[in-house]
Parts: sequence; structure tokens; C-alpha cells
Amino acid sequence: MDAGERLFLEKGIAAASIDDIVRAANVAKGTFYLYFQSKDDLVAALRERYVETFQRRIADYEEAANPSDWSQRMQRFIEAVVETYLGSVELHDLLFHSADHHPERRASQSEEGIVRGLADRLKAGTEAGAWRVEDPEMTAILLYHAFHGALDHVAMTKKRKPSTKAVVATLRSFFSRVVQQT
Amino acid sequence: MDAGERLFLEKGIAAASIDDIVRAANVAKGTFYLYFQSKDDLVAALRERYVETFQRRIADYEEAANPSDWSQRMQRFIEAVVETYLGSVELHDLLFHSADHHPERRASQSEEGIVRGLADRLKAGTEAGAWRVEDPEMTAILLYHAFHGALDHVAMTKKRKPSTKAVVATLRSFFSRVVQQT
Amino acid sequence: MDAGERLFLEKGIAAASIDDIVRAANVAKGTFYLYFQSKDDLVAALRERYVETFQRRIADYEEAANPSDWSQRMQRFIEAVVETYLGSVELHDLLFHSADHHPERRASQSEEGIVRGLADRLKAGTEAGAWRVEDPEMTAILLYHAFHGALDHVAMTKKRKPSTKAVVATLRSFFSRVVQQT
Amino acid sequence: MDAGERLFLEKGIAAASIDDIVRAANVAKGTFYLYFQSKDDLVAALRERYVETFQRRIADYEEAANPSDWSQRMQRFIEAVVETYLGSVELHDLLFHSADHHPERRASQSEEGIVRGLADRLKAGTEAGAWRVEDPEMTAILLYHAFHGALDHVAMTKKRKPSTKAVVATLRSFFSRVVQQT
DNA sequence: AATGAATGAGTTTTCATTCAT
DNA sequence: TATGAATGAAAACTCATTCAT
Repeated sequence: MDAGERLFLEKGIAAASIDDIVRAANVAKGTFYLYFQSKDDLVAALRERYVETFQRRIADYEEAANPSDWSQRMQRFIEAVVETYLGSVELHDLLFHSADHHPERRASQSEEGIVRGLADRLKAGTEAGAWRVEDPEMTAILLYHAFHGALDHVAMTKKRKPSTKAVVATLRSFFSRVVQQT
Repeated sequence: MDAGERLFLEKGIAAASIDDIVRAANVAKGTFYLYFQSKDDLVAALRERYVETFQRRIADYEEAANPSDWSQRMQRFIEAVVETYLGSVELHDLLFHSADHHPERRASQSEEGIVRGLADRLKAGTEAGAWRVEDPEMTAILLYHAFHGALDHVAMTKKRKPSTKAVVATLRSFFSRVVQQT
Repeated sequence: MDAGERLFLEKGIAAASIDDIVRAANVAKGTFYLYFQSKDDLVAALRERYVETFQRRIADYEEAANPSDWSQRMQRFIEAVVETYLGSVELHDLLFHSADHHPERRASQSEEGIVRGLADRLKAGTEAGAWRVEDPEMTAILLYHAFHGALDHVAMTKKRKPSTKAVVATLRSFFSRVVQQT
Repeated sequence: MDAGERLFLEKGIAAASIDDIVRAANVAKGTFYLYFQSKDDLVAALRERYVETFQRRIADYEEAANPSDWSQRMQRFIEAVVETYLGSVELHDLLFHSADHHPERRASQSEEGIVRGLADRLKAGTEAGAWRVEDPEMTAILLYHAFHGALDHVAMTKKRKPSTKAVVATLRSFFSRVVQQT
């Protein structure tokens, strides 16, 4: 899986052959097929691993926050997302946005989970009076993609890449305006 | 090009062979290579055509608005984006987000152009006192991806798909909050 | 061996993998190679087992007949062949007629044994004045294949399959004509 | 097709790879797949070609006989079968008896055609009073397989191979006895 | 005696691209 | 300008066999 992930990142999924992967992993071709039914199966396994790792990291981060301090919780959430994404946007995009256009499968589990989590938080915060959000589901979608796109952009920036702190601040401010936080 | 576009949408770029395309177009294989250097070249041509069509449509829409009425201009802009995207997200994603992950090429021309245009408008609107945006470039990026993601989501929704009007209203409201329009 | 025989019959020799066989037999791959040198070796073992079983059954049947009553002996012989073949034509064809065409090995031991036995009987019967056969070797070959083909045909017949008795009668009558039995 | 036929005869169907075939035919691998969908498809094409050739040769032979002289017609028929089979038993067995045991497909078209033809002749001859055959269908099957097996045997005989003439005479005599020709 | 993970040579098949007509 | 037969490199996948445990 590590060899596959590395090669997929380097050359793209289509361009990395099973041959390349097993050579990099120092195993025989048959060994690959002992553990994965096909190349697609490996991609699926990598997707699963990505989602698990990602969600564990977000959870770890948020844990430390005071559950009733919504401002702090969102701060932590945004920090978690930024830190985690910046280290893995390439992989995320590779696994969830490239591949061969399977309309049905698109808008993948990974995103769904995060978006749903975000919507839940927005609703809870509204009920707690921390802010005012009329359509939490749609807002979650808009925020998710805004953040994702921005982090994609930052990750792609070669020179004068802004600091993590600056990115967090920018997203925090964007978030505040969107939820009309007082 | 039409045959290619149709088949790419149906089966994905990798899965649609030149053979399929020329058969659909009712020409011989050689004829294809008379007009395109390679399969990639066709994809590039489709990308170019997409960008042109897209930008012409946005411009057409906005033209009718009163240049000094920023509220109306943004309304028109959002309407244009929604109308145009809803009819072509699939194609857009196919051409600009799938394919073989060429990190360099990513964050494509298409997006850059629109994001730059949006940033310019945000800046001008701020200068005209229509709203207040501190970091127009970053805000443009955030807005662009928020909109794009939301439209992607809507396009993918199978049942109870919201009306264009409702989508425009949602995005308009999101926009207002983000730019702290008074 | 049983698992192999069953799977070979179900899927064909080439299509049944060692993996399938050991899984069906509930043993490990290594265990297979403890008892058989190769897949071919298993096929050879099945062939041997088939010939032994077949010839024992024929012998058992004929034993009960009066050795000097040729008419009865042939009746018993034909009964034995019909009974035995009808239960195993598929296996017989699988083991002796499919496989990878090794011209040398063809016209296999199994057939040779039976044909020789038949020729001997024809000769003995002629000497005993029971019938008149000029070229016993050739006649044995002709009879063997006639019987084998007919039984193959019957075994393959799906609906309105004739009874064993009817088949025996048909073959008996064919035999009589061929040996010009009076 | 010629290269395939030659190699299949030499090494067996399974052992002859597409690679071998295209090398022998002096064409590229792709060319093979331009004309045949798969290896099986080539085998099917060879089967078809075999049946056509075979039946044309039988028909050519019989044509010369006097239609009302049944003795002569059968003589011609047997001559045709012997001549034709002796030159192609190996190929016939390869195409129709080896392969991967497809119970349903067995007892192939080739045989069916010939057996049916033979049954028709037996019936017509009986009606014309040339001989007496009670069950023409079954007799045809028995005769077909007797002949086929005998010719197989002759073709396989390495030393002291009997002459075509001798084989024809043997089969002719066998036939006479079976149909109780007077 | 039994196991089963690992092997890798070998096979079929695909398809973008070329080029003589 | 158009054709389409021919190409062949490259890819995915299979499976009989081995051998350290």
C-alpha cells in the first residue's frame, strides 16, 4: 500500500503500473494479487485508509477543546482541518477526485462524512446561540468546499506559501462571517 | 470534438477509445489524426472550447446589468455561474479534475480566469463602498470553491433537486454574509 | 483425488486450479504436492484409478456367465460395458480424450486393454464356432468405437433417454449382425 | 488461420500461444485481434472451416455415383470418408474432441451433420430394398463411431499402416454385415 | 506430515498511433 | 483530404510450484 501510494502520487494512478508497484515494494507480482483483487481494489483500500487516518486526526484535535465553548471548538476544528489537509491534499485529490469519472461513486464517503459532521456542529452551535445559520446542510457544503479549495490552492503555492497560522486565521475569519458570529 | 465529448462523459476519458470516437463521428481513424495530434490533444481542445464557451456566457449575462449597481451585478454574476455550471459541471469536472493528475497543470486555466475575475470584482466593489473585503484574492478562491462545490452537489442530487432560483438565492445569501454587505 | 475428479468434471481440467482442488479437499496447497508431483500427475493417477475400476467391474460381471455359452458371455459383456460406461462416460472422455493432445499418449491404455480383451473373445468365439469373424483385431476396434460412441450419445441425451435395457438390446443386435451370429 | 492450425496440431491448443501464432504468421499481435476476438474465436473459425471442407469433399466424391445403385453409393461414401478422414483425423480430433470439455457443446455440429446424412442414406436404402436396417438413427451413430475410431486407429498406426484400399474394403465389409446387405 | 505465503514466468488482451494507398 | 489495415509496446492478471516454518 505504501509503495502504491507513493507511486500514485508521483506518476498518477493510471501511469503507475502494477509492475512498478511490486518492484517498488520488493515483492512479486503474484503477491500483489494475493492481497488485492485488482488495481482498483488497491485504490479503494488506500481510500479507506485515508478516511480513517483523516477522521482520527480531526477527532484527536477537537478532543482537547471545551465542549461548550463553540468559538474554541471551531478554532480547533479549523486547525485540525488545515493541519491535516495541508499534509495530504495531494493524496486526497488523487484518491477522491481523479480516477476514472464514476459519476455515481463521486462525492465520496470521505467528503460526506466531513460535511455531515460540519453540518451537525453548525446546527448545535445555532441551537446553543453561538451563531445563526439558516440552512446548516447547504452551509456545510459551501464551507467544506471553500476550505478544501483554499487549502488546495495553498498546497499548490510554490513560493511565498502562507504559514499555517495565517491560513487558519483566514479561514476562521471567513467562517465567522458566514455564520454571522457575534 | 462533439463525439469525443459525448463519449468521454459517458465512459470516462480513459475508457473511451479513439476507435469509439471515430466510429461515433463516422470518420476513419486516420482522419482523427489529421485534426488532432493525439488523444490528449483532443482533451486539450475540449478544455479550450469549454473555457471559451463558459466565459462568453458569463460575460453575456453580466452585460445587461447596471455597472455601478454592485448588488445587481453580483446577482447577475451568480445567476450566470449557476445557470452555466448546472449545465456543465460534469463536463467541467471531467476536463479539469479527472485525467492523469498532472500537479503542474492542476488549478487550471479555467479556474484561474474565473477566480481572477471574481477577485477583481470584489476589489472594485470594496473600493466603491458596496461591501468590505479584506483579502480579495483569498476570498475569491474561497467563494469560487464554495460555489463550485455546492453546484457540484446540486448537479449530483438525483431527487428533490432544488430549483435554479433557490440555488441562486442560497448562494446570494452566502455571498452577502461573506462580503459583509450592508 | 475425489475433489480433483469432481472439479475436473465440473469445470474441465484446465479451468480447475490446484487452488480450487485443495480448497475443496480441505487441505493446504503444500499437502497436494506431498502426494502428487504435479497437476498432470493427479490426472495420471485418476486415469489409472479409472482403468482399474472399469476393468474390475467388467470382470465381475462376466464372471457369473457360463464360460462355454458364448451368447450368454457376450450378453454379460455388453451389459457390463453399458452399465459401467453409462455411469462414467463423462469422466472417461475427460481423462482420455480431452487434455492437451499428446499424439503419442492418445489411443490410451484404457482403450487398448478393452479392445484387446474384446479381440480375444472374438477369436475364441470364432474358434468355438459361436460366430464367424475374419479380422478380430479390426472388428474389435470397430465394435469398441461403435459402442463407445453410442453410449456417449445416450449419456448426452437429455430427454427421452432410452433405458439401459433398450440400449443393451440395440448393441446386442448390432453385435450379432457384425459377427454374423447364427 | 493456417499458422494457428499448424501450431495447434504441433503443440496442442492450450500450449500454442497467440504469441507463437502471430510469430509464425509473420504479423503483429494486434493484427490477430483485428480478425479474431480471442483464441477461442480462432478455434471456432477453424472448426467451421473444417466442417465446410469436409462436407464439400464428401459431396464431391459421392456425386459421381449412380443414385439408384446403393451398393455403389455406399462404396463411394465409404471411400470419401476414408480418404478425407485419413488426411485430417488429427485435426478433427484436435478441433472436436480436445478443447476444454464443454459438455453442452460436445457431439458437435460436424458429427451431427454426418450422422444425420448417414441415417438418411440408410433409411432411403432400406426403402429402396437395398438392405434392411431397423433403427437407422442408432445404426448411423454406431457406424459413424465405428468408422471414426477405426480410422483414428489407422492414422495412429506407425508401421505396417494398411493401404487406403484395404481400409475401405474392411469398412465396406463391416457395413455390409451391419445392414444385412444381401 | 502439513501448512500457506510467496513466487514470477507466461498469457491474453488493449489501443494509441502510423502510413501506404 | 480521407482511409483503415497493421502495428507492437505495455498492461493486467493467473496459477503451478516452492519452501521456510
